[in-house]
Amino acid sequence: MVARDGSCLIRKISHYLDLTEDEKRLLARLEETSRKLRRDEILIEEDGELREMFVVSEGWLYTYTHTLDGRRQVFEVHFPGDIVGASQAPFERIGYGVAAATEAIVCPFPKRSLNAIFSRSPALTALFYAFAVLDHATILDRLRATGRMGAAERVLLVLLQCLARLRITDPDRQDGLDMPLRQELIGDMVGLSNISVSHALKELAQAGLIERDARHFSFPDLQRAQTQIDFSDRYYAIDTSWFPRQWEIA
Amino acid sequence: MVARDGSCLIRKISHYLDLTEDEKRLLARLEETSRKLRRDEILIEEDGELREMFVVSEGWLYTYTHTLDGRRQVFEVHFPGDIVGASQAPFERIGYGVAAATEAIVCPFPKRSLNAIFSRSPALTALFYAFAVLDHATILDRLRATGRMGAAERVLLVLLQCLARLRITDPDRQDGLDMPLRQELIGDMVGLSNISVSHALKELAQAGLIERDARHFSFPDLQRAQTQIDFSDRYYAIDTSWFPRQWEIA
DNA sequence: CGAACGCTTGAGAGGCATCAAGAAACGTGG
DNA sequence: CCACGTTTCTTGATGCCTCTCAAGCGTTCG
Repeated sequence: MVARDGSCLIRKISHYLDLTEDEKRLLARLEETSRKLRRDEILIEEDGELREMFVVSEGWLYTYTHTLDGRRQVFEVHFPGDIVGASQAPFERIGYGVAAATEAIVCPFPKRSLNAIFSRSPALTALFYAFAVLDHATILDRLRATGRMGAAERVLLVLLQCLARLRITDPDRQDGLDMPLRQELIGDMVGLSNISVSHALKELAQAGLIERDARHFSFPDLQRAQTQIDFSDRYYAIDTSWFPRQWEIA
Repeated sequence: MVARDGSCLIRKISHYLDLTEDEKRLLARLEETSRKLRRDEILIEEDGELREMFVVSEGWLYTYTHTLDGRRQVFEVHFPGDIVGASQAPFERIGYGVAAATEAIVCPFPKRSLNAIFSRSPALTALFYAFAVLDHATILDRLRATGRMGAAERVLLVLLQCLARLRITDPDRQDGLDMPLRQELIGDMVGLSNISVSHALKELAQAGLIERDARHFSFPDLQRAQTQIDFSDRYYAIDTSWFPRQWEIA
């Protein structure tokens, strides 16, 4: 059981919304049990059924699929506070695999717990919807980069997206991050080989857009890096003013 | 005013859900006014605000964005019965442009009309959520193709996605479609130039995967075409069994 | 019928993939 | 704390795929 104060889920949500006690209870119920994952351990098989969903408590996970000829595409990276499977709730079969990018701890919960939230908290329903839209926008940005940008720009996008997402649950964070993702995985996010990623990182460093020290990446001029690829931080501000606080009865 | 019986929106939704009279009324309200669009006319500017949303009544639209160096990425194609802007509801700024791919008729409605639906019909809320997830899956499929597949396979995906979507509102449709999209636009959906699209279509025809007659495309062996790129029709069946029919009050 | 538009075809260039080998980092066990 | 094996990253050589540029062809519509 994860201590309620330490919950990344509640921390992430509180960044956008003042929670009622009832809502906190509903959310805490999602993190009652936990499971440890080794690095590279598969949490959901690619062709598996989706019986339960997971709150990410520690570590990074990723959603992926393979093509027929064995190449891999990585769709999303899941950070602490994310709910894995939320965007597949309407379907029995997910069609994508989920695995641990680092050692990780996840909290499994049954689908119906999410239903309980959907039917009791309009504000959380709206927020989860907003999260889904944000994740969607992240994918669109990556599609644009994959389809229409060069290798260096694509890699830079991945780095900036990770940083932007980490800042939600860790607002004091400076302009740097420890990147636990292998270069091969970064490449699989934007349609590149591991070799091109290595090359792109070298290029970005030479251009002064990033600085590297082992696993640690920092941005000497974050503004310039963002401008370079027309990046916008979609996570930071959500317009919550339209959120309903309670249902109307027809 | 579009006749209620002729509404593509209601036809699309009825494919998944039995609507109550109240729900039909709520939906009909979205199509009270209409506006005609010329081909290539811009409906929403790329940097514009999102004040209203639109039901597509006739014709095809598309959502797009540009990169700094002037290249274009097309994200979604909107068919009759779709709601343009639904997936951007939570945000003031959309960041993407919307334009008409063919002559088209759209029905504008204010954001708050959608809110009225969200707060009064749990089933429609769930369905719109499911639609958003489907659109998301469509994008993921295209990201996978763009990142990890060759030109011919990417173009084939676009064709199959269009066919699958058209079948929702037109179940009698055979294995063919009239494709009004320019090759340049098809290319912009999967990161190709118009020239590569032309080349890919020739290749697909030679491989016997498609047949062409001017604008009309057909699939002599749809099954084989789908297997070729590991395509799955995500639109056809949605699991609606979990949809709530009314809200619980906390 | 003519002009505009979109599609096709060809030639050459560039970017990224693949293959291969070496270097660095990491982890494990002594 | 060091030695060794494994994993990950880097660097180089070669080839293929898709891009760009350019010209010709076909269709459509005024």
